[in-house]
Amino acid sequence: MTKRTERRADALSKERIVAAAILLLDAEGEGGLTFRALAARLATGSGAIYWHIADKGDLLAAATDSIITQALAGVALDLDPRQGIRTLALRLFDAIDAHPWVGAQVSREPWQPAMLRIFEEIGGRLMALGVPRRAWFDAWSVLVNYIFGAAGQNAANARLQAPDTDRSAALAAIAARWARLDPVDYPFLRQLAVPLRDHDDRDQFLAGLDLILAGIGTVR
Amino acid sequence: MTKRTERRADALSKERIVAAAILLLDAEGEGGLTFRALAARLATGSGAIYWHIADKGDLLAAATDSIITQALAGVALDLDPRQGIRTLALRLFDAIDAHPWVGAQVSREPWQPAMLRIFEEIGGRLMALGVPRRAWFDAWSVLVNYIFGAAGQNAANARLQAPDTDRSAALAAIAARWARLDPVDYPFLRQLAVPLRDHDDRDQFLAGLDLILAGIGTVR
DNA sequence: TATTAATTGGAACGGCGTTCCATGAATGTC
DNA sequence: GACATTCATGGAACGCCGTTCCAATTAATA
Repeated sequence: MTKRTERRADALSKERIVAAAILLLDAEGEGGLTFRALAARLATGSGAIYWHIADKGDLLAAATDSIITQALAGVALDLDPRQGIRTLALRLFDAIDAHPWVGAQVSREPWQPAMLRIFEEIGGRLMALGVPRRAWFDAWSVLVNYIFGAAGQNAANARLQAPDTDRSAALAAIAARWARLDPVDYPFLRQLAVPLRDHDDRDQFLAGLDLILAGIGTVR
Repeated sequence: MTKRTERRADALSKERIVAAAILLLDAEGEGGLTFRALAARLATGSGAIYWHIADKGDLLAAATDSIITQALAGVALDLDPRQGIRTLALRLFDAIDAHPWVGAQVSREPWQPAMLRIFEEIGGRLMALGVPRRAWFDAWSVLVNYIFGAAGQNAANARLQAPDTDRSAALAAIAARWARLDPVDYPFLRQLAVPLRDHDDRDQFLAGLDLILAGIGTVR
């Protein structure tokens, strides 16, 4: 079973198909990935693609795995465990922000190898933090849920907007609506209008993570 | 502009269409909602449905809003603000668990009226808890992200499994795999196998929420 | 060289969301 | 009461999707 020589100059392979799929997903969004568009981009037919991948779910899983793996590749994670968790979380957040379609996919494949590595990296740092053993599962689970949940919702928000519209303008519009809410029915949300308008998604994600880490720190 | 009399004994209306859509979604999952199936169930044609709703997105949004609104209807929320947040969060978790397709939808309509009410209810309790004003936005955002993120991922996990398979058996299988991981590469996850197998999703969701509330409590 | 197995690419299938339109029932006008 | 108009219906048709099928082509093997 020796290595096969190429059949075309640019032979098809799962890797090349996945790479083309990622380009398509990034350029056109989730709806842009079709087998016809993919076949056109690869200058082949849809049947040839099916020789290398099982179905569209397989393709999306491979594309997601590729992004997640890249996002974590070659990271020299911080020595301080708390900072290490922040770095890891931020890498995932940025990766999902850059490829919003990943946000919808990650939750569909929680037991992939790349996910296992992330789970372990987080857990290892919890141990290093001195979290008591009985709290390991709770602490791990709240972190994982927050990181992927918040990153996923951030991506969903990004996907809502037309690709060319201005994010800060859209945010300002929502903030303006909140500022005009009935003060009797919505005393709190009115107060939130200004910070909503001015916030940065990354900083906000980290602020939430820090609150969770503070909560984990209270367990003794 | 008087109330129109019915044209059929069981006149179509957005409400009836949405109710039928929810039945279909619950029975068959997200893929089960098609205009043909819906038209058959309502004994009409697809064109008639489009007279009442704009498109499939509109239908899913209305169905989601209906579930969320029901989940919160007539709740006498606790007097204790911390317990109030837990009750609210658990209601949302249970609603999304009972209708997993909602999990994928909520993040697509974060500015709907039902969502605004939830946001305000959470915020009001943060104020009652005595959280300092400068921490309001951070505390609110971490709670909202966690509640919807974790509930959504729980629902995604539920959607992964064939409708008839046993949840605890699937969980035990994953736990068994974790227990067999290389102790050098995965020292933490190996330890998590047992709690993963034995955990209850609702309890775990609440444990995470409590850690976050503890973290919010550290802000003075 | 002859045979076999690995790949390719495009045609075809059934199902989807959506649009179009002919039909009919209720309402408003005289 | 007759007629025009608006509201509502339901089914046919369109274009696109994921997927399957298969004849044709190329590399590997005997």
